[in-house]
Amino acid sequence: MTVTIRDVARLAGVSASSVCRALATPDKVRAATRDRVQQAAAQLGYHPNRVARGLSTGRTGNLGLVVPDIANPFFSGVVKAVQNRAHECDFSVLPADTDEDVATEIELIHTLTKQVDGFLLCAPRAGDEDLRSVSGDIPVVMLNRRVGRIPSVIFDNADGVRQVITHLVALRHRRIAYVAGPKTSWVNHERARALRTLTASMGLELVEAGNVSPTYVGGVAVADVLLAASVTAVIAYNDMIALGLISQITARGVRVPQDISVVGFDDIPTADLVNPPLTTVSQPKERFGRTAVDLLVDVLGDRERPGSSRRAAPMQLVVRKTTAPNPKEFS
Amino acid sequence: MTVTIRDVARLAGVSASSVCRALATPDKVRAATRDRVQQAAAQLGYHPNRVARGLSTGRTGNLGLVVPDIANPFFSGVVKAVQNRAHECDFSVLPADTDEDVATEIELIHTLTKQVDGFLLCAPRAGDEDLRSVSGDIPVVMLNRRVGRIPSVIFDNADGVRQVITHLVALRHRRIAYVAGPKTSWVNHERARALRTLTASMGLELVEAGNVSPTYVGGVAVADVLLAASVTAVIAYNDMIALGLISQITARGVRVPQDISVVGFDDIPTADLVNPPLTTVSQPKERFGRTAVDLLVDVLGDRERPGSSRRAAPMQLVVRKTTAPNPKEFS
DNA sequence: TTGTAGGCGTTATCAA
DNA sequence: TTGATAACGCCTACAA
Repeated sequence: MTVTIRDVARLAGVSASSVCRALATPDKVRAATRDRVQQAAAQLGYHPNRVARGLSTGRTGNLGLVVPDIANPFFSGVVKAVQNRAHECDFSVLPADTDEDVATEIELIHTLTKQVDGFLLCAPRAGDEDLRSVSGDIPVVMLNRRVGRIPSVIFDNADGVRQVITHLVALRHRRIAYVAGPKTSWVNHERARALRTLTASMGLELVEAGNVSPTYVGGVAVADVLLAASVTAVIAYNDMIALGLISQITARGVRVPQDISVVGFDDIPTADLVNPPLTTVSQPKERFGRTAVDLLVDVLGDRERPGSSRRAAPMQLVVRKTTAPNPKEFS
Repeated sequence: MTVTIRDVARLAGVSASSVCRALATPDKVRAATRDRVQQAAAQLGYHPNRVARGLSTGRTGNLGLVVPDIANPFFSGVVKAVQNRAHECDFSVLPADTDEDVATEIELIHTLTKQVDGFLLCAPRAGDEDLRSVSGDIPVVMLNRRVGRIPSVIFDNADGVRQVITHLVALRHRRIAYVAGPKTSWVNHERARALRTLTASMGLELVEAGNVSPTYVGGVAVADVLLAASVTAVIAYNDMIALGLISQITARGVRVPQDISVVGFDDIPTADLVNPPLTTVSQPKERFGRTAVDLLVDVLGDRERPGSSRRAAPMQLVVRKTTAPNPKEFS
């Protein structure tokens, strides 16, 4: 049925171990043997069974990547970036979608644990304890979140918030709302905190609304609250909320961005095309993903000869594009 | 380090095989033993090693899902649907993104082959021969494409095209363009063929443009050709092309949809929000994904007792929503 | 009902 | 340089 190392061995007239060597370490075997083996392997269409190899070596060549929602353009972008980089490092990526659910998050990690060498975790919801526990069993790199001493790659949310505020202030906004995303989201906390600190220090008024679900519907739901708060600008936890918001605000007869400006984090490919215009704040997913992979690969390497420990360089959050009344390009 | 079946056996004071039974077939073991084992397992936090199990049983409990672009909303929708259904059938899903590249497609399939029980393949580009070969090694279900006698789940493209044309004709369009997607796309061929047949039989004029890449840029690139063709309606291979098209057409001072109607297949979550309006044709991804999983699971089951062979019921393509001048809801 | 033994495909160790 | 042999963790006859 399926061709094994022994089939190749038989055809090449050598032992299984020689086949193994001829394929893995061609220089540790006589040239003639190597050729015979390689030809036999090719002829039979032999592919080493990675599962069996994993059992024997303890290394699978796979990286697990856990994201809350693979249909969210931000995360699918991360998946792409991770795959590209992982491939360059000779790793395969097994992406897993937790559907924003903590329970499946943990479950998925367990079923995947023995099939990967390490995890890249976008787990904004899971409890610190769970994550620490996972990190004890298997190498883990956290994305966009800090938990204890677990290696992580994060955006510089404070700086991103600063850029947004600078932008809005330049447009003469003084009373600004923040629509909070999921209460348990780490990034949400960071952004809210940064906003509070910054607006306070600049003498701006900050109105906090939410928490709402990070969806179009969430944005629709919070619109009336915002209109009643008489702010001139709104910063939304993400683009989807911002879109719902704009839709509902407009339906109420309020003009965007003349009467009220809307800014959303993350980026949906077509968000720019929306009318009325949405100011989008985007994160450099490509570099984000690459860095995360590099860090995890480092950690895996260090495991061989333990002792060293690394820390990720924090990343810039970049306001990439704006369609606000007074367009301005940040980077 | 990692807790194995033997650790549990020791703690429970039984043999490894009893642990195995107590966990897999609790009824084939004495109640007392079962309890002792289960408690020991819980206490140690034992999780069976799926890799080892796979080696022994030949079944991994994983389904491979290959898609050309996980960032494309159509495919991420399929991934979601597949995961939901697979989970109900006690399977995990390993999604793989081929980046629209035939070579990685094949490569990915090989590295995944021993880690899954079967494949769900969205491989619009790969050659028939490659796919047949894969299908010989391991159970395969093709999505949105027919290759020989490989089980497959497809949309009824002809019917979908009929709905679109009916819609446009009701709006008095007589001269209609089709913007073809990738030349090697099976679905593209099907749609073009259906369009030719149908328009001919209805006495409509069909202008074919393209092929273009299935992206925003592809749409921009083809706009001038269409304007020169003096059609009143355009059907695009997908939403991304349609968006680029609208953008460029509008930039040329032509109004959408007053001067020209644009229809796009697939659906991007925010496509409805675009202005000028885009008529979207959406496919029922949820049911699509579910059906594919069911079919593959069937095939896997039949493998045990081979002999039977199944065929997927073709699926309806549904025009779900339109923002055209004379809105009309199909379903 | 339970335990023992063998095997799944590979790699690593150790002799030869 | 090569070939037995053991081990990875689990499952399943088969025997007790």
